[in-house]
Amino acid sequence: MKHMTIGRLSKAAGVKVTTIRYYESINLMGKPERSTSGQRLYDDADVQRLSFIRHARDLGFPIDSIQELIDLQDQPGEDCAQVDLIAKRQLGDIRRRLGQLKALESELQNMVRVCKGGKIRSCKVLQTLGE
Amino acid sequence: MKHMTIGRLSKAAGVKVTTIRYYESINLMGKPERSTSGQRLYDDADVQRLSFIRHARDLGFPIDSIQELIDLQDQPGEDCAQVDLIAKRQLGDIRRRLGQLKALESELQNMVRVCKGGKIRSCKVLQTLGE
DNA sequence: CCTACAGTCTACAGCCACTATAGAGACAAG
DNA sequence: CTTGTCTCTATAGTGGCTGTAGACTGTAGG
Repeated sequence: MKHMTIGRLSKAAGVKVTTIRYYESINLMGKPERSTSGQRLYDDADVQRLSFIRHARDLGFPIDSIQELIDLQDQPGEDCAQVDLIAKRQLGDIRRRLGQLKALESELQNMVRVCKGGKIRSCKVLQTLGE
Repeated sequence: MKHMTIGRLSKAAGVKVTTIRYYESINLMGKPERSTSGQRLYDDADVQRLSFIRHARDLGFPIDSIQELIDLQDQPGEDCAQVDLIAKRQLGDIRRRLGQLKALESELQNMVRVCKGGKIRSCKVLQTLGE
């Protein structure tokens, strides 16, 4: 039943071919079956799994966390507290980065706003950076 | 007059010793004088330059842009439009990342909020990621 | 059947901005 | 003189891919 080449999987899940092979090399995706000529063959379950990975990556989850989530998925009877923890950790991480970026934005905005043109000698942007 | 060891420069500018050597290796910092025993020697101008770099890095400027800014600094008679452009490019970059992060934050927040505990089988977080 | 051309294969180097490690030599304080 | 901290070079590793080279495979059109 495995009929999908890596290129089709790539399109189905929205992940580049090279990235899929990379995921295989770090054991995030399992080793697929091969055709007689050695080409990788996938099925719909692989599309599912890869889409899961892509969505998590889009949300900024590091590969390690995604691996944890996948491992947890294989134990459907366990409590989901661990999943919750990983997601909250990620949310905290994103909020920390948001805070940093906002601070950067306002400082940069100030710098740029003060600039009224002129010569580099009297450039406010460069002066601010040099402080 | 050059008397400062790399460790002192490091403290003065708030940049790690190894990072200073890295900056030298990519020509962001020039090659310093050396003592007879081969230790690097710096002066106050180096503290200035390194502080400039650090501040720009803290604001997220990539090394390439910092190099451009430093090159521009050495032409005090030129117009500062180019400086302005680099800063605005950086501001645009930060705003783009801010937008992305905000979107991630709200999606993650939704995911986490929906989770009411329970078993992994029915975990909303994992279900959302799998979509 | 032949030819193009797109897709796939492996293996390895490169990206950014550092960080870590190893092993050796230098210098200041007690 | 010893101890401990600094400094030196060179190299490899980090995360998450991306790019390259060179060879093979599969498919569509003529």
